[in-house]
Amino acid sequence: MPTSARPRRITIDDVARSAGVSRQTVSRAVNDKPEIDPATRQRVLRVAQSLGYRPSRFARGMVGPRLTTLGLVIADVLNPFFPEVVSGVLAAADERGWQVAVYSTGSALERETAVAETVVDHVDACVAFLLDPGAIELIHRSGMPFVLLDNEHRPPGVSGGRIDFATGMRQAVGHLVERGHRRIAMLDDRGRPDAGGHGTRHSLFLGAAAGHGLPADEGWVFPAANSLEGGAAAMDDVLGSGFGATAVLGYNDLIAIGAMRRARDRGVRVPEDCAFVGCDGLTLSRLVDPPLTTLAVDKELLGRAAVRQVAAQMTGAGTGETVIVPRLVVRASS
Amino acid sequence: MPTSARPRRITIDDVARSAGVSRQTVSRAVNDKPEIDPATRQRVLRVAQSLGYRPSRFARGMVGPRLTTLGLVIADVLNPFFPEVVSGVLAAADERGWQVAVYSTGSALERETAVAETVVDHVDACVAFLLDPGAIELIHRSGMPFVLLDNEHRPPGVSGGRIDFATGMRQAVGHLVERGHRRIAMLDDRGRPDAGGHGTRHSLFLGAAAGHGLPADEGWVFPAANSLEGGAAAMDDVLGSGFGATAVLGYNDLIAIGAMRRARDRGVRVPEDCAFVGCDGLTLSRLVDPPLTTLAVDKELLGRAAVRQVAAQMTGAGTGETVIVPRLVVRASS
DNA sequence: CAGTGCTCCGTGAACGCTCACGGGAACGTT
DNA sequence: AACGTTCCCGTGAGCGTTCACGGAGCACTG
Repeated sequence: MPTSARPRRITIDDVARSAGVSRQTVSRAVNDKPEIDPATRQRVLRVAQSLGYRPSRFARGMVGPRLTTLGLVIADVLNPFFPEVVSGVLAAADERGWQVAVYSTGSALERETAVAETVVDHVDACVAFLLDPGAIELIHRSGMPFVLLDNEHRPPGVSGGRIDFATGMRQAVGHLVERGHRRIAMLDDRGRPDAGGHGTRHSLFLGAAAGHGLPADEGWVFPAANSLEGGAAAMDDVLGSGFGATAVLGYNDLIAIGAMRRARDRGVRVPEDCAFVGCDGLTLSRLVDPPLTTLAVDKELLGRAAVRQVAAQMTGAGTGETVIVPRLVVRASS
Repeated sequence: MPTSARPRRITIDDVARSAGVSRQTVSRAVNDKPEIDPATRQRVLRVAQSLGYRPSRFARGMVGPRLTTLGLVIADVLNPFFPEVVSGVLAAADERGWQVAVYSTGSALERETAVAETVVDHVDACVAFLLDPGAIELIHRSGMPFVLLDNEHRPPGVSGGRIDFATGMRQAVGHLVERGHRRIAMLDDRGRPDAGGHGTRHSLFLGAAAGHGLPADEGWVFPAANSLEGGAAAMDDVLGSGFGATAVLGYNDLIAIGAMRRARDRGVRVPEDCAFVGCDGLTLSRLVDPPLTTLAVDKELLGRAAVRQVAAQMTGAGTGETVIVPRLVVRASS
């Protein structure tokens, strides 16, 4: 029967006092240590329960072996690309007894700095999909183990994981050319600040097209928001531009699927009138109609590899880079 | 030039000593406090950086305002149902300045206890999809704020969030009956330990069918593993059973979609020969062919509501229950 | 010149817990 | 009877940080 609300935390000493024993005995009871009388243990446990005692994570962490928390920064859980990465990270972290705190920037570039600031003093290591150089620098400077994913402009000294879309684009474009296509539109993600820069899918596409003897230039690239709707809108642009595309290559599956659906809605036959190819190899791409040809990447592996690299940095190893090679999966859309 | 590797952590005192100032001054420099000379701040910061100093989260948490970490336990990130819930939880937690640690049981009942044990002493509050009574009891007994989601067998004293499938099933079955269907097969999730129990979709389906004058019994229910493949396999059972279903209702969209695809592959026309209805209203359900009729539930809201309840418990409020009513979205599959 | 204010910095204490150690009681052993 | 063991339990110290206080130095005022 408490007389009034008190905000003060209930400590191990409160329990000790109330049970008529010492701190240490309470600790023994709570932590299942052997050197304690079973009867005492029960009594102490009962008192602890009735007082609502919960040991402080922080005080525990101060003394015992510290729990490491891995921060995972993604753009958006709702983007089906990320859950698979998360799955890999979760599994690999679990194997090491780590905890994973997930942060989402909501695909908003301007939020990245804020998220980075939070991450910096709430976790021990970080795996992140980040684009803003300021945010990246912030985490890097904090000195914590850090792996940056899917970013071609990685500052020196930070580890990374990337997907070899140079090889991938060659495969994809080669496949399309083989099928007789000569005019290929690429739907680029307009949200990325590095649009068109070196190593991006955008420039890699142009390079691969040129490599196959196609007169590709910037006019072949159409910007799209990174979503189904974005792909659909971009498809309207392609169709309205008079470009005369017989094939469309999406920055990712989401954009490609959005575009493909819009095309069909507008009476375009797939793949007879226009073929579609995506990137990422989402489960989703297999389920749509027609099933989408795509550059499949092992996203779970990407996550696992990132954790592995973080672990390496913790043991003093230097920085490194993991490269994942996509695999072209040909389906009915092309 | 360090002489040898030493595992000891670099503390604020190391920095203080090395910079020739006191702890407090280092603290001021690191935390951007005003009462410090800018020149001193720079010098201290430089020393800290060169020593690789990183403040201890635990020591900080001990004294300052404590960061609260919310544990979120889900069955599987790869199941597209969960990312939307996660999204809601992340957003609501962020508004409160909380951190979210995600745990996945991998849909393995036997792992739930282990996860619960971890959760209990690594987080301050918990939102969970859990089925094993032992795991649930473990978390409940720890005394931390706790919200259990999507479980009809919630122990007294724990808050919960559930979906009103009683209403939902009435809508879904009503819709099917209206379309003239008289033999409806239900594909139940065989993975749940409460299969067929009170309040489950299974029994709710039978009740709704009876309510619409259908002679439904256990023979109308076919068990399925909770996945696309599980739905497909169950569809084989339905087709081979001679049950003569003209409509199939899935435990969720995943199962329904798997079944629908298998049916089409075997020459069944949808919806002419057989109609399909799912539950959950995944984004995916809109994308498949034909688009799936489904009982849409606001999963993001479910997550937000759960966090709200956790917050309420923290301020001393009692336990409660959130109920989310699904909405029937009719599409081309029925 | 004493008094007042401001800027910058250092010292003790406290946060809540576990570890290492030591001690008393009860029992058995020589 | 003296000693060694085992079983419980308590005491001091320390983990790394921030907060509340106090004090030194300097400039500016009356």
